[in-house]
Amino acid sequence: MARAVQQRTLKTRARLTDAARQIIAEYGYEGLRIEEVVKRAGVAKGTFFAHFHDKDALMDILIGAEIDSYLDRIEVCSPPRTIDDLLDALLPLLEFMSCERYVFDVILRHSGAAACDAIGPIAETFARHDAVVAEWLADGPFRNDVSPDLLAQGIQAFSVQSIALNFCAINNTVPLRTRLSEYLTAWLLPDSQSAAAHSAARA
Amino acid sequence: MARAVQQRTLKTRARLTDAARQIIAEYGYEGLRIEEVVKRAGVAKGTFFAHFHDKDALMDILIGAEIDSYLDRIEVCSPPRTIDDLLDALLPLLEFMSCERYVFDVILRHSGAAACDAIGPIAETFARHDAVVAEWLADGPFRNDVSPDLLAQGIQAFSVQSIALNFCAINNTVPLRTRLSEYLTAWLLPDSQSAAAHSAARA
DNA sequence: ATTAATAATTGACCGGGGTCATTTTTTAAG
DNA sequence: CTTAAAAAATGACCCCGGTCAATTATTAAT
Repeated sequence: MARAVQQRTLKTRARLTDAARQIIAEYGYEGLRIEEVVKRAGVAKGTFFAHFHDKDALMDILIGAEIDSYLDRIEVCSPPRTIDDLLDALLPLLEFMSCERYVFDVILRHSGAAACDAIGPIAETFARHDAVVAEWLADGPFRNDVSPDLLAQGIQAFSVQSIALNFCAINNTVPLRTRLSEYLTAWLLPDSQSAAAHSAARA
Repeated sequence: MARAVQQRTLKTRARLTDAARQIIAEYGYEGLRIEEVVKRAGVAKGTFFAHFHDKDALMDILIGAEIDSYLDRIEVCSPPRTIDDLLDALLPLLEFMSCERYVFDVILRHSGAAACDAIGPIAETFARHDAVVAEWLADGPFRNDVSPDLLAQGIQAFSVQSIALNFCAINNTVPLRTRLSEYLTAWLLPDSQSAAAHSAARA
């Protein structure tokens, strides 16, 4: 029969994640060293790897939790009626995702291209993001010739693309919001766009 | 005055990249170790880092060259008239990009989110991809309410998204081509879409 | 040729992630 | 209690990317 989880286990795990969060607050995600984590937690190095498969797994958990807290705030918004509303809702999350290059890399690695057998925390947040956005888009003022879920997936694709381009020195003259706005208008309002473009061409 | 590049330099560099290509042929990109590269090239470890900034820079060059060879073939295609034509042209490249998780990770790191100060080989290929596809889409049978370049960028975003999702065990029941086809139909043919693609995807 | 300046190479060394045989602690059974 | 099995923790060790002061090779000028 399987034994219950020991109190000790939970305590050690908590000490490790607490230490990690503390280090991140001081040095950023990029600056985290496992040796420093175990030192502050007062355990041996091997103990860390008994609790987390590797460094990435810890990052997955910590960054996933952070993304979740942004999604909590996004979830309670009323469905956006315009692209600008949508951007207002999503941008805080996207800014966190691009707070550090390392963070964005970790997110990319875990978002869909998850090496792990089971789905991890960050991958979960992507699914949740899809669900929240798809809910918004059902019966909204945007195109409805394709499923809301497909639209939500497209929003994710364009969000990631926008962040990636903005990390590049050559492309980051355009603010994230502006770039994403252009993508989302073309994606969510293909009709109104042509009208706008046409009238612009006429003028 | 700046001195000319020594013959020795070119020779050493060639020996290093040759060794690297050989190792990749045997063990894959993931299996490449710098120690093995320098051993086969018959030079010291430090020499490698005098020629390449780091391991990623070598990968950037090798993978970038590979992508370029796919683009060479893509470039000579006649502009696609249908989504299927487009997929036929692009899929070989996308399959290379997803041949190894590690390769896809390297590509993502270098595509736009380039840490490097200057633009690297892989980032160049992304720009080239954009240019080729934008050229195709100008005056094509697809939507023309937005610029061809924006359409090309969207194709890239959806390509990356499709590959990422396909690496995830949970999502890879849908073939890459099928998934991308759905995205591209919605992106490039927002009008015709409504009835056709939706019922097709369900079937 | 000699020499001074520059370029290329070397390999011992370091940092930090990850492993694993061994030891210590906890738990359940007699 | 005692004890045997399971769980948790330990830290010396390995792997491998990356560094750098010292050495060797090349070039240009006299």
